[in-house]
Parts: sequence; structure tokens; C-alpha cells
Amino acid sequence: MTTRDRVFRVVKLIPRGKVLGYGDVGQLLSPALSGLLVGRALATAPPEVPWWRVVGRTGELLVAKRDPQLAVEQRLRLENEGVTLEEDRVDMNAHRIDPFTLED
DNA sequence: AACTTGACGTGAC
DNA sequence: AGTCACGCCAAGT
Repeated sequence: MTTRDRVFRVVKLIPRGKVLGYGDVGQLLSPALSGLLVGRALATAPPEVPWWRVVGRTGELLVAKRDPQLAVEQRLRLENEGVTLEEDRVDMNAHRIDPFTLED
């Protein structure tokens, strides 16, 4: 079981229309991972992993720094499942879920 | 096999 | 309200 797989396991639990922060995902794992590594893992995410439901703590689409194209895709996918964005930011207050509710 | 680089976040200046 | 340092460690080079 690699770190990537553990990240994927958590991300797959995020329900449609909800989001988590990179740090949140890392925090759910034990031992906890830094958000940086979560992002690193997501960079190689397979199709079945809803990577677009992971954003920065403030709702920012941080991927834009690396790949603006990918950020556009993320935004479209999010809006497509009902997540509202304000100026390239997810409305965290409305869509961020409590990490606790994800534990299997 | 060594070295660098991050889809991050927090705390200290 | 900017920077900076730093933990974290898998991947890319």
C-alpha cells in the first residue's frame, strides 16, 4: 500500500458536490501527510479518483499555478456537480465537508 | 543512486 | 499583508 493509494482511498470517499482541503485529506491519514504530498499524489490520480474535489484550505484552485488548463477542468467538473465558485474559489462554507464524516 | 521539486498549511517575523 | 522557514516524502530528472 503506497502513500498514493492511501490518498486515493480517502479522496474517493468525498461525496458528489462536496470538497475537502489538501490538508484535510492528509490529516485523515495515519500517519498524517502534508497537503503538499496529497497534491503530489493527486497529480498521478487514476480516472476513478475525483481529484477535483480537493482544493486549497481557502477554496482556491491551487492547481492553477502549475496547470491553468487543469484548473479550468476542475472548475467545470465542480460546477457540473453543483459546487458554486466565487472568483475561482469554492464556497467552502457551503461545500466543505467535515472530514470526520468520511471515516469508514 | 543522489538531488530537486512540489495540486499545502501553519506559524514566525 | 508579504515573505520565510519548515515538516512531509514520492516522483521526476
